[in-house]
Amino acid sequence: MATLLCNERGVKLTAARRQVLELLWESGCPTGAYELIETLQQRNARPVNPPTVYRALEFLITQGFVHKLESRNAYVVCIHPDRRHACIFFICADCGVSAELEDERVADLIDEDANDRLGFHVTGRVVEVQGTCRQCTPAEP
Amino acid sequence: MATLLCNERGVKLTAARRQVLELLWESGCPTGAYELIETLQQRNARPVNPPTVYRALEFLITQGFVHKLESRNAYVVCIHPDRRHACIFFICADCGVSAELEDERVADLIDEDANDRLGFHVTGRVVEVQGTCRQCTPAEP
DNA sequence: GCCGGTATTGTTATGTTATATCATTCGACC
DNA sequence: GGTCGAATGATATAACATAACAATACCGGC
Repeated sequence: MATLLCNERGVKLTAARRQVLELLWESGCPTGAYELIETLQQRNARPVNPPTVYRALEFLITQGFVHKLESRNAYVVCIHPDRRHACIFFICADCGVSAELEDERVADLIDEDANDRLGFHVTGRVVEVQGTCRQCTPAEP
Repeated sequence: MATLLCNERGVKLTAARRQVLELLWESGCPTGAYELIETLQQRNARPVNPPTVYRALEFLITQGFVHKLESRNAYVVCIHPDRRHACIFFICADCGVSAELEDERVADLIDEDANDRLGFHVTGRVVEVQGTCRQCTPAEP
C-alpha cells in the first residue's frame, strides 16, 4: 500500500522508513519517538539513534502516512494516506488509543473564521480532542 | 482582573504566578517556558529554575488565564479568562503572533462527531491553525 | 563496469522542553 | 506561638528533538 504510493510518487520507502511505519501499524496507538527507537533497537541488534527515527517520521509525515499528535508528542499511522484530508483526532486519556475522523465541515468553519474574521491564510490545522473512548467511558445509567 | 478572579475563586495569585502572567501579557506572543525563565531571571537577580515557571504556568492554565499552544510548546494569555469557552488559535508562522477566536459551532461539530460517530466523551479540545496573519500575507492581486 | 552526483543513513554531540523529588519557607488558623 | 497545608527553592534527570558532518548506497550517463 505505502509501497505502491511511494512508487507512484517517485519516492523511496527504504528499510528504515518501512520499519518505522510497520511499528506504528503494529502498535495501533500513538507512539512516542523514543519508544520507536527502543523497539527498533531490539529488532535490529544494531544501535538506532534518534535521527534515524526522526528522519523516517519526517518522511512518513510528508508523504501523509503518519500524523503527529501535537498534544501528545506521539506519532500514529494515517488511516487514509492516499488523499489529502482534514482530520480530527480523538485521543482517549484512559487507554491511549486515537481515532481519526474526517470532517470537512470543521475545516470549512475554521477556514471561514480565518478568512472572514481575521484575514488569516490557513496552511494547516491541528484538531485534537481529549476525552475517553467508548470502551473506557462508563455507560450512562 | 486576574487578581479579582482569584479572590472570587479562593485561590492565590502569588508573586511568581503574577510575574509569569505579566510577562506573557507584555510579550503579546506565544512564549516558550525557557524564555520566560530567562526573562524572570534577569528581573529577579535570583536564579529561577524550570519548576518555578512550570508550576506557575500550570496554575495559570488551570485558572484559565493562560493557554498552552500544543503545536508550538508555547504559552499565551487568554483573552477572556472569566468564562469557559471553546477557542481556536490562529498562529502566524511568519511573525509568531497568535489570535484567539471563539467559535461554538466548531466545538459543537466536534462534540457531535464524538457522540454520534464514536461514542467518545469529550473533555477538552485543541484547535490550532497554522498559517500567516493578515499583516504577513501579501495582498491578493 | 565505472564514474560522479544525489539521496540516504550513521554517528556524535547537543539543544530544547518538562518533570520528579525532597527540603524549606510562607501563611492562615487555632 | 504551634500546627498544618500550600507554595516555593533547589538539584537532578527525564523526555523530546535537531545540528553537523562523515560514510555509504543508489542511479543515471558514459
